[in-house]
Amino acid sequence: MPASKSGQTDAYSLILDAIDGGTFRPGDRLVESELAERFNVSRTPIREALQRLETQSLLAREGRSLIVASLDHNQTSELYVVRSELEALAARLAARHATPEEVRVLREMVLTDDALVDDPTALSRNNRRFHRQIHLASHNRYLVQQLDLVYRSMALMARTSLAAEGRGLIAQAEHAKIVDMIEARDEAGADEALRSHISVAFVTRLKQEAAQLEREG
Amino acid sequence: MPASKSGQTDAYSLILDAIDGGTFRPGDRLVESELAERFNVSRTPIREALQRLETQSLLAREGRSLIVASLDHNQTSELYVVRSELEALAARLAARHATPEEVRVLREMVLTDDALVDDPTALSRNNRRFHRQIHLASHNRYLVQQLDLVYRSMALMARTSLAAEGRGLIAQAEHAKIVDMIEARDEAGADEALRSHISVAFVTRLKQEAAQLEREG
DNA sequence: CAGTGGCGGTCTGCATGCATTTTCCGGGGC
DNA sequence: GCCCCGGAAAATGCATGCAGACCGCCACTG
Repeated sequence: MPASKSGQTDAYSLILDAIDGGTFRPGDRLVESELAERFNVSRTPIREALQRLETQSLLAREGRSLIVASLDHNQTSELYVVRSELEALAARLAARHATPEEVRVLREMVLTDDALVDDPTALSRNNRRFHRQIHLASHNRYLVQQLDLVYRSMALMARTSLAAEGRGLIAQAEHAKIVDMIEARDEAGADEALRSHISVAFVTRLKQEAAQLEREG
Repeated sequence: MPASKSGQTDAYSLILDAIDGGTFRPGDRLVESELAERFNVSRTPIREALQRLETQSLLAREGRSLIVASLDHNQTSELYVVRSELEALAARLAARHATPEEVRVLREMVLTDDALVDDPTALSRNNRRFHRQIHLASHNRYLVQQLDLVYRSMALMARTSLAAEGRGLIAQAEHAKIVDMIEARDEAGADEALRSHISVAFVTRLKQEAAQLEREG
């Protein structure tokens, strides 16, 4: 029987979401026939999806089969270096090119988040939206594309509880500062504000990793 | 009959090379059955290859079928902005992390090219190798991957005779300067040298585009 | 004469069968 | 007790059949 219902998204998105949502964890082996059964399609679309994900380095080959890629500590650092640079560029370009309407949307996102400091899940989702809005405000399609890739790879990093205590409030202040700089058309300031924001996020992640290692042994 | 001989590379590389080599030009429509026949495989591997290329934005959808993506002037500019930033980052990291052996390889590449100033094709090939060597010397796998993507997209830019007259010699000097900076561990200097190198290359391309537009009417 | 409806061809997308290869497991030998 | 080898099961990779959608063309009608 064909794929059945209507709201059916394609296999690619399904697998991507499963990785993103933690259903498939780094190191897991993905077997075509299993996925085909799970998502109720034939192996063909699954194969295509897997190859696309492999192209983006979200999956890696181990022997002949595919596993969810994982990032060791070094790769995580490398990823943050690149992310930092690209996000800073996006901020700089946003300060130069954002329309007043885009700035206003950013501003409102920050205000909305003020009401959510106690809801880590919602904050995390909004955080991603906030950053994406900055990317778009750069008006550089290539940059947006590259940053998409970065964010996807970030899903592979060792999973950490997404909001360390207190991070919410601090991040809020950082976000507000970023919007200020963009609104003021201060390119260097926006660049710096974003770099420092990412840096704090990286430090937070490292601390969480360290704590996790301790728990595990 | 199966794919026949031995030296057979996969469909993905075949199509990629064809785009890179100009056999398929931006705007060309790629029909699965045609490609299957041309490369003497079935439609399945072709389909997979096409989807992978689409994921990298080397192909775009037009209605239901796939065409080779093309970059308008704006996109070209956007691409150069990102490229500039990433290459500069690579140079900075190379200045920090390159091993003496890697520096030596870079140095030798520049010297070798001195003998080739009259062979644009060879120069162009070596140019790409030179830059890739810098990327690798950054010792940042993510950066290497992102830059790979950038270089692939560059194949989509309006085709220009790859070496404008005189560009060979100038580029040689620029390359030498870059290596100097990396060898001296001067991160800011390497960053700046690479930015300026890319900038000159971009200017050259713009001039060629302008000349071409004039020729065409 | 113009507009519309139907019809054929073509291409994409998915399913499935088949061959090849790898991997895993067990038994036997050293 | 450990290692090596052989066979079976499973998983990948490719080919091909089939259904559905879209495009263009032509005829038919108002």
